[in-house]
Amino acid sequence: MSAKPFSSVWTRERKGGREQGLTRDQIVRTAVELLDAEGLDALSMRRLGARLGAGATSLYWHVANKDELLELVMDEVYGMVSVPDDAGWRQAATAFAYGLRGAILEHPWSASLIGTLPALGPNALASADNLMAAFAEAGFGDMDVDFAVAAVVSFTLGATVPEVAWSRAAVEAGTDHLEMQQAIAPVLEKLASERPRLRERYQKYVGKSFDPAIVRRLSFDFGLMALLDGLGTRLH
Amino acid sequence: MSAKPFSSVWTRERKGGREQGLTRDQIVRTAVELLDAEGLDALSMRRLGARLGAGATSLYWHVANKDELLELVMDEVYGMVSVPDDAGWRQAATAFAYGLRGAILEHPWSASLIGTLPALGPNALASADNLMAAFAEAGFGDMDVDFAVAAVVSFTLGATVPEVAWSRAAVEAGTDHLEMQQAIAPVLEKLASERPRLRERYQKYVGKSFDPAIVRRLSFDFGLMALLDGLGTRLH
DNA sequence: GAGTAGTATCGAACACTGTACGACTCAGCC
DNA sequence: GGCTGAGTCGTACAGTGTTCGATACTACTC
Repeated sequence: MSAKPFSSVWTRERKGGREQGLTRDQIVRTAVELLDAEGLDALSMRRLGARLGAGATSLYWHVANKDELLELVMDEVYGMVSVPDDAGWRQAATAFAYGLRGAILEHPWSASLIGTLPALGPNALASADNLMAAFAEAGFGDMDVDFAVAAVVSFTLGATVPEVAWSRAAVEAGTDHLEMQQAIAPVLEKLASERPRLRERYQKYVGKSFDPAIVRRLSFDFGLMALLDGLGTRLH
Repeated sequence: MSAKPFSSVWTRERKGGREQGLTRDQIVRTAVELLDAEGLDALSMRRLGARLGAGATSLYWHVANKDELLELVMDEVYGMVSVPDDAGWRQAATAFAYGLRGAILEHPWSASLIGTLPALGPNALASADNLMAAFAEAGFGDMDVDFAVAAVVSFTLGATVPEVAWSRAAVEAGTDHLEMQQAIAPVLEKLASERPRLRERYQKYVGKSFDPAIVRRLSFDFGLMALLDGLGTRLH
């Protein structure tokens, strides 16, 4: 039984010191750079240290372990989404959803971390708070504010995270989406005898050269609008 | 530039052979057992081999690499959700959503994999196909079927994946949710001066000893019903 | 100025990881 | 008997996160 209470960067008291040389902020910034440039697998303490001109183990003075570092970089992503004030709940939610989606797509490594680390950094909390303010203002009930915001966040994450998995696979393979379609075709063919509908739907796309990025965006918009409509009916 | 085309267990031709001794199915089954028992970090090729009474490198005959193994176990999770036939689109979607949520919650390690691997295993495709059938039958338009199904999947994943991150943190810490609330309190207090609403909302929960699992389920149901309502208005 | 406490950095070492490679056994077939 | 391919495995390599103790440098007290 591992009985260490519950620990996160955010629940620890931060070490206050001279703040010269290496800085936690600087470490986090450089980590984000490294992640953006080379992806999640490329982030090791040794490589990050090297990029900072420091030894790997020096980082452990500023950060308890790698998980804490990841919590920090993750909150950096949440910090990139902004919610407009005084704009109405629908517009606030739309801006938030597109903002979060954009932030994750721009930093694809973040998709792999969402299922791993709970999000309770200041930026994540601030965004949620802003969105809740808009919903409360609009007249949503006490519990409904929490639930509605959770629904918007859920849909956005759930739409974006697997999207990243796909586009990363494509990028790593270095193939464009047409080659990818061809690579996937045999997989579908194998199932086609039992599931004719699957092949049928697939061939709807295969001829035309739709840009899958655009299709995904359409799909995102469709789902988001539907969700917001459904939330709207709960306003009264 | 890494120019290897695009590869996945599902796009490779499977090695056909004698199928004695170790089996791919057996490997996958045992991997799921190990994951369920000890979590994602505990799954190493060496440990999995040991549990099978085999050498670690023997596994590489049946599986190209660890990622492929993870694709296989992931599809096993998708295989646990069933969609009823002839039940109406709403009921089908609800059953699917609760089924997928249940499967992920029962196998929490799967949450960490969703953002990493694209889901194109037979089980994942079959579930999606079933759901699309129900939506098509109900009269959703051509593109709308795809979009609506994607929305339901998105919401379900997005609601469940972060949920797992929370409950895992609680389990690993070995603390119940009351202790967890106390651990988080100082984090909120630090932001409270700038964000009074945050503290206020938090204190709504802190007194009563709500079971967070029940609250999350309520939240899930609220969001799902709202989304389905919104989709319903697009039927005509 | 000397001494000391705390901040910060680092090298070496430990126990692991995924996996490439080559050697090996063994069943089935000519 | 000889051959082929399936299947298994030990060894080795390059890398990982993290612990520990030694070391430096700064700021402050006596």
